[in-house]
Amino acid sequence: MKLTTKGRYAVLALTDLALERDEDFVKISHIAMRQNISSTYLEQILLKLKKAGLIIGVRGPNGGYKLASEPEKIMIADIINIVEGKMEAKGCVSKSGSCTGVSGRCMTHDLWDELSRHIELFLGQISLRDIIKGNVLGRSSPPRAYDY
Amino acid sequence: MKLTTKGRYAVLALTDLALERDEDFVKISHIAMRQNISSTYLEQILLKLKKAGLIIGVRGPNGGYKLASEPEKIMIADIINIVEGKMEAKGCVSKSGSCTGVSGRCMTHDLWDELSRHIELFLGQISLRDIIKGNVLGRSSPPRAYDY
DNA sequence: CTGGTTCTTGACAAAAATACTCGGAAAATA
DNA sequence: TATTTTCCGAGTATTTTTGTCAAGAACCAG
Repeated sequence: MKLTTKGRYAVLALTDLALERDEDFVKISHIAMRQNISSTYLEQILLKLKKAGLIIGVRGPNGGYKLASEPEKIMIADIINIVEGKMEAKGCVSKSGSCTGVSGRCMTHDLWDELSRHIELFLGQISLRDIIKGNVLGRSSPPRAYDY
Repeated sequence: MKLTTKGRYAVLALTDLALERDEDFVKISHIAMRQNISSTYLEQILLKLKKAGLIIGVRGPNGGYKLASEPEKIMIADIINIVEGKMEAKGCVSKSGSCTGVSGRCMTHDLWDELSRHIELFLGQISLRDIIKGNVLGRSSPPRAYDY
């Protein structure tokens, strides 16, 4: 899974929006200032989120952005997936398309595959509401042991 | 967490070593050929793993590398941590050192912190033996629900 | 001891990805 | 119409990744 500043800024910005829900629309510049992010950079990020339908944007004076749905319905995995292209599940696909090893399917294929699933499962369970309520810590659980 | 080809090559190479345990020492060039990796690049990677004590290197004719311990004792998290510098747990630390938001500690801090822990926990549970035995699939489990 | 093999080290470079910036157009408000 | 704000496409700078290269040191076989 890819996780760059883009993804972190996106989550940060939407968290900000979730907190300022009383205001009708929040301006990019305000979020940028509060979270200390370049506002022109944040523009592109919010635009993607808007195109994906996660937030609503309105132009002109008194315009800005607001969440399209309740904070508890917006999951972190969704946000990340939109902003950083789709998770590249495999991790063993080379440019040519298939695994690199001598055998068609490299031995570590399953590992990266499962790791992606694991991360997606984790972030898919956490909502914006969890973040603003602080219900995040202590959610990690060890993986299931292999059944012999 | 960072995951580049370096980390994937490292796991791939060690998996290769785990499979060729009958041979005393395996040459870089052989691993590189079998796994289709640049051998000069693989050199740097194996060097790090050797310095960290995960593998043993011997020079001269009939030289090469071999695992320093049993495949079931070498965990994927260890490999990745060595090859890609230490996992940068926070995700919200800027160059200046602290979180970027107006408050000293950004709201998403806990999230990235927990995500790192989650990944490390997952990869810390899987050994090289699991990979060569194919005991990887289906290990993901959903995170614990928050207790109200 | 000699020659070949292999690791060791560090500097360097091409390529890709990331992290932004910029200029203008469109829409809404007043 | 003038101002404010999002929308949009393109362009650029910086950093990271992904290697390459060359010289050297240790080692082993004969």
